[in-house]
Amino acid sequence: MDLEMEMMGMAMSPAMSSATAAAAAAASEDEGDLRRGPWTVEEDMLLVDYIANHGEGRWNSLARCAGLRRTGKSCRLRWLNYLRPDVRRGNITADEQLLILDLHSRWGNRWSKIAQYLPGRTDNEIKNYWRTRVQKHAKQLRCDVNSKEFRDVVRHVWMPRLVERIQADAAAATAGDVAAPPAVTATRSMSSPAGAMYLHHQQIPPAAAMAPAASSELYRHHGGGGDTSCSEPSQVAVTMSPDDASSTLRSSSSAGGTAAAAAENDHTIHGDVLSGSWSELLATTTTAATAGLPDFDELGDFEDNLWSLEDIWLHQQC
DNA sequence: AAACACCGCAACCGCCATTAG
DNA sequence: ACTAATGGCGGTTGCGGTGTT
Repeated sequence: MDLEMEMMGMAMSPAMSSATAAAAAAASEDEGDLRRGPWTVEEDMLLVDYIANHGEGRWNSLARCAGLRRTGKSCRLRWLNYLRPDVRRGNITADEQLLILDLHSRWGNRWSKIAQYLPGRTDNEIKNYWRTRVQKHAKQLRCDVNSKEFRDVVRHVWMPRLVERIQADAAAATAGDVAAPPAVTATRSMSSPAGAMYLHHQQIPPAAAMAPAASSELYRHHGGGGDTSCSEPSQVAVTMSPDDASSTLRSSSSAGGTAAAAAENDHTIHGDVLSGSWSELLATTTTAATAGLPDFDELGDFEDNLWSLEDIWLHQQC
C-alpha cells in the first residue's frame, strides 16, 4: 500500500478536513493526559508506522509506546475502522446489501459476525448502514424495524427485488460479453469481494453451487462453518456497479416478468424509497413482484426470522 | 444568503468475555 | 480461585456536510 497516498486521503477525509476539529483536538490536549475526538494526520501516521514495525495488539501499551495520547481502545478502533490497509470504503453494493439483509435475518445485530462475510467492511460501517438506511425504510413504512411486518417486507419485497436487480445487471453485463463462460453466467458471477467470497470456487457446477450443502462447504472454507448453532448465509449472486439501497429499491423494472409486474406498482414504489404502509406494500407485491416466491410461512423449516436467499433465488428461476 | 432540519459517519461509552499474573 | 488488564462488541452520541425553506 502506498502509505503516503493513504495519508493524503486521510487528510482529505471529512474529519480531518475540518480546521475546527483540529482546533478542538488541540484544545483537548490541555484537558488531560488522554486526547479524544477526531484523529489528526500526525496521530494516524504514528499509529500506522508503529503497527507496521511492531504489529498490532496490546493496544494500551501500543498507544504509550507509539507516543499516542490515546486510549488503547481508541487506537484499536481507529486502526480497525479506518487505517487498516484492507478496509473498504464507499457505497454498499447490492450484493453486500443482500448479504447484510440475509445475515441480519439470521443473526440479528451481530455486526462483527456479519462483517466477517463482507471483506473489507467493518462492523461499524455495517451497523451504520443498518441504522441509517434500513431503519429509515422501516420508518417510512411506518413499522418497527424489528417487527414481523418489516421482516416480511424485507424478505418478500426488498430482497427479491435486489436479486432481480442483480440478475438484470448481470444479464446486461454478459450480453455485452459474449466470451463469458456459460457456467459463470448461470451461476451469477460476483464482482465484489463479498460476492467473491461465496464464489471463491468458481468451478463448481451451477446446480451444486446452489445446493445448501455446497454453500455450506463454501462457508466452511471461510471459517464460517464452526458455528453450528447458526444457519449459514446464502450464496448470492452479483455482478453490478456500486449503488445505494435506495436506488436498488427503485430498481428492477427491467428484470423480467416479475419485475415488470413490480414496476406497475408505481404507487408502492416510486422514486427511491418504499412508500405507503407495510401492509399496502405487501398486499400489492405479494401478488405481483413476488409471484413465484415460496410461501415462507408454510415451508415449515424456517423459524420466524429465518429464511434463505437460496429459496428466493430458486423460486425466481422457476 | 441565511437559517434550519436532516443525514451519514467517526468516535466514544459501557458492558461482557477472555487472558494473564 | 481470584483479580486486574485487555480485547471485543453493540449501542449511542456528536459533529460536519448537505439539502430545503
